[in-house]
Amino acid sequence: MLADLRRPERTFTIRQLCNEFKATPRALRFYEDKGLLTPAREGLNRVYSHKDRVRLQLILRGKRVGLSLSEIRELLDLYDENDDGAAQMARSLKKFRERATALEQQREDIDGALIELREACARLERRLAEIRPDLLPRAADYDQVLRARLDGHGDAAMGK
Amino acid sequence: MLADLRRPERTFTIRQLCNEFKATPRALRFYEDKGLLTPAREGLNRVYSHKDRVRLQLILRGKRVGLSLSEIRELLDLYDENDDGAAQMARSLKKFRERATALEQQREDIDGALIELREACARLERRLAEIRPDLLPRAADYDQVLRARLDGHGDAAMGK
DNA sequence: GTCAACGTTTACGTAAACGTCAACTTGGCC
DNA sequence: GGCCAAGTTGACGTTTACGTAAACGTTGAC
Repeated sequence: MLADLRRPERTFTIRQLCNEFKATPRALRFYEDKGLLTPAREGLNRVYSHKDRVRLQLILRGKRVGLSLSEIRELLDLYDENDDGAAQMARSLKKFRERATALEQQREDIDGALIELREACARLERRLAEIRPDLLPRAADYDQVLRARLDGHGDAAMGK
Repeated sequence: MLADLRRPERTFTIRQLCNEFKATPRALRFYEDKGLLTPAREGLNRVYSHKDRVRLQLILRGKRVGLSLSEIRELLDLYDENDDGAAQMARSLKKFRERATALEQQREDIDGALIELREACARLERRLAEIRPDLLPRAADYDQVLRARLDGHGDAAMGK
């Protein structure tokens, strides 16, 4: 089976790739419309080659890390231009690093928002405890999650 | 001047607030359209009170953190309500906690993306080092970007 | 022979957060 | 009385990444 997937002459239907990567036909056609994929045709039907499959993998990876489709297409275009591939790799590396710094900034912003939200929650909890303790929603497990994050620098466990 | 800004009876034109917070009139009217701001009127012209200014600050802070306008409006509505009864406070608290868990999920997604990005970067760096070490982007540029962010944008997002 | 299940194209819908006209009114200044 | 600057209200345009029909063609099963 795996050997089958690797066989270069193997081709794929749109549905096969959709199933494999949990995408929709509409999405693949959209990527084609945007110039990110250019599958062959058998009559009207699209026929995806092994290379197309790799490109789709790259597209989805780019999406997972937050690149726009146009950014992804730029990278893929460079990949096509140079047989060398070194220039494209350098460009990709730069893009990836930029994206990483952007994501780190986003995470800092989120952390700031979480701090403020926790302060607000704490204020409300104190006042509620004074005035109407019976209305206080249970907070035990919630606080545990918070504390785990603050201490352990909660790591790994990729988001599926 | 600062004393002037703090004087509760002080009012502001749309242009003044736009200049102060680097926003556009279109944006403020849009926020009003969405129910986030409700300035008074002097004839046709909008007149922003001290409270409106505070609300605008909260709006922009929420935006910097990546909240949508509708989410911001919910928070503002809750801020307004929570002076009242204990029931309102309990509802606010619940909303805040929901918001916090959503933000934590976002952060996990970002962490996952960062892991994948760093793996991709590492692969590219290794291959590039083998093939064309001269094309390897120096970490210096990257660090400069980081430093620029830390200095220039020392933006205690949630100062409160 | 016909139904279901896939495939195709074309094309409009969506949501967010405004930008960008257009067409007007208002106030101040000279 | 003429004009500019700044305000106002619509209303349509933009971008991203598809979803959602509509209307049609092809193939295999029964």
